[in-house]
Amino acid sequence: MNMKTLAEMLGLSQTTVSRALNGHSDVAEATRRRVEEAAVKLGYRPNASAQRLATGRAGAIGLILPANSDRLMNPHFLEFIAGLGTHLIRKEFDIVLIPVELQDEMRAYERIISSRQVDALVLSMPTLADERIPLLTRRGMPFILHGRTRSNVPHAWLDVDNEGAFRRATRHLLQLGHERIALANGPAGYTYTHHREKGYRDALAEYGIAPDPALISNSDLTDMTGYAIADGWLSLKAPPTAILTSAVTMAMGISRAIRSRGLTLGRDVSMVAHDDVFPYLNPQTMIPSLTTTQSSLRAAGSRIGELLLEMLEGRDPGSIGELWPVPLILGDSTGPAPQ
Amino acid sequence: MNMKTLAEMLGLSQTTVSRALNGHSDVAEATRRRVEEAAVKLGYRPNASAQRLATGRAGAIGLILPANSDRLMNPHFLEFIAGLGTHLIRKEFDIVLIPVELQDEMRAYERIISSRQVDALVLSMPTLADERIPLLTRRGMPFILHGRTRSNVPHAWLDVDNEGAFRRATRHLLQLGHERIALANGPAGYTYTHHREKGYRDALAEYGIAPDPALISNSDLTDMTGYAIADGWLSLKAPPTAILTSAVTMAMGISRAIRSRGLTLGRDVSMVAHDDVFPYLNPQTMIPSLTTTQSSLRAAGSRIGELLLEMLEGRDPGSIGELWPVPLILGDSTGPAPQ
DNA sequence: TTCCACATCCGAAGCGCTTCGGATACCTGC
DNA sequence: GCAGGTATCCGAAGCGCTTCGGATGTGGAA
Repeated sequence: MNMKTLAEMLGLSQTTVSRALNGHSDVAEATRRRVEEAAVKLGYRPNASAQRLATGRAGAIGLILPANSDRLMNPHFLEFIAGLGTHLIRKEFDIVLIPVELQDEMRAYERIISSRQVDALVLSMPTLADERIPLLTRRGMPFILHGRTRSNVPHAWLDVDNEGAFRRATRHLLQLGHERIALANGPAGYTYTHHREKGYRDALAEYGIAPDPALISNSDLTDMTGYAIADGWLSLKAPPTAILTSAVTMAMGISRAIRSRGLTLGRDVSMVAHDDVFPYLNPQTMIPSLTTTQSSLRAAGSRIGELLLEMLEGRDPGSIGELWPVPLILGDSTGPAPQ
Repeated sequence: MNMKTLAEMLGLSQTTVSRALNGHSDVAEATRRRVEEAAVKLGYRPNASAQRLATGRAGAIGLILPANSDRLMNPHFLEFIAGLGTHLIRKEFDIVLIPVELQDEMRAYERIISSRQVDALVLSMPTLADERIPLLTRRGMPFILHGRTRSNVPHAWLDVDNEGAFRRATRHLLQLGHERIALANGPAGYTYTHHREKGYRDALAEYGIAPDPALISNSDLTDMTGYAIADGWLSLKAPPTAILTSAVTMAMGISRAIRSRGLTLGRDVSMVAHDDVFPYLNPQTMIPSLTTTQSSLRAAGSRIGELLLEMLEGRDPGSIGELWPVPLILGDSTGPAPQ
């Protein structure tokens, strides 16, 4: 069943049927109703590809995946996608997952732009000097950045206040009397990693404490690396009395390392973790409950979906920029520094 | 840059360019190379919508999401999608996520079929008498079922041996001397839930034990419900000495309930959990390590992606049917029944 | 030399939709 | 009774690609 035969059955032109279905004003109300009813009854649905070809709109937004296939689908990414879906999917927008090899990243972007496969892109994990922003801007491909970068080109972005969050978390530990505070951060190079380290350093500086490079690590945010790193720190002559970490998954490994040395989390060692709010990992119900800096990846994804739709309806990307505050939620994993 | 101008620049017809790019045999090797080089140099990429319209192939496979928006994207689903992605994405197949309201589910399927938005569907969470199978078969929409159903229509499917897994797990507990064994299963109505309960009942029957309805629960597979259910069981006059559960997330809640009553997992209460293998939740590293029946959702998704591609290349769906064995992996969460 | 198979290329029709630029009929007000 | 406005409808030309059914030229067999 295509539009042509539908039109024939109704004794109308294809033009009229098309305009009726798309809600144009130059078709009589009675006709529109007749067309709509027939469409429902006969199970007519426009062919998506034809519609896209004719309108030039792809009806899809793209999400670039760093295609290092192992980490291709890590829980953080998936959680973000889940959020993105909530709005887009209702507007019949597809989400196209586009894997990109890191070596020829820029070429991949060129390809995506010229295939017109998507109407807009979501960029994740920006670096401080991200070269994708000028490229996409120059080529006129709409996009929204999840995170921030140093760039003078106006563009749409949404980020959480990582710097403020880690500053506050570090201060909290300092106020409890901790002086050797370690930071288990994400991979180096990304803006969020940089911001978190900056917040941490700033707070230390306020208290006149020089950061110890041995207590700062950059790695993947997994349980396993969390264990390994914490185990290393706890075997130092002067082990840290508190640990700051960038992910709850990592916190699980860290707390295992603490326990396996016969130490108690929240008494012998304190910990604050950044919580991206996974529905299946609730740090509040862990034992002991975790002190966290909390920001929902899913909520960010959802909002980005909304903003994307606004952009495609004409909103100026330069007017879009949101910095979300990150609350510090106290749990039992932080306590006074041991004497 | 479209194919027409590319052809003009090369002094060739559009036909030849198309056939060169698509690897047809009736174009000279030298010409093909010339075309390919020009395409790369000029950054030409075929327009996806046009290609789809012309070929009638959507280049996408659909995944129906039960659109109860809260659980729309639960970790099990996401993990499955991650697997599905690994193969499809390399073949330039999009994954289109299609949310469906439960009340008018069948209508939604009709819509998807007639819009020709996808080349094939993946069906999840089948019930025993799943009406989607006859519908899709009748309408000629290719699909593959993740799970099983009672149906005499030949169709493609892939499932894990839930029944065997739970039979073996229950036997293991029985051999350790447990007699009051509880089952925290998934929502009623689904085939996998049914199979798991059947395996459990069969093993009990082998040992001449009548199942106690009070010790069988059906619910969502979350941490929170796990806690609530286990807490209820442990407050019975005759509490179970062992618990079987359908998910690691649930096991986390259950083990919290056990601990919060001052009991020890693996000594006072034993537990076996079904592990869908989330990369961020490793039951082997939990304390104590969990005894699990293990099957990777991601691996299943990945294989289904492969099979889907084979089907679209002509393989008979009736010839596709895989039942995966599920190993029982011993950990420290199961021990002899207390006297 | 003639015929035919083979390799290589091309014209034009179509995939199913949208939309520009009218066409038609009817209704105002003068 | 007529010009101009308004409400409805339609023909036909695309959108960018694939593919059917030839057309052309070459070399070897007869």
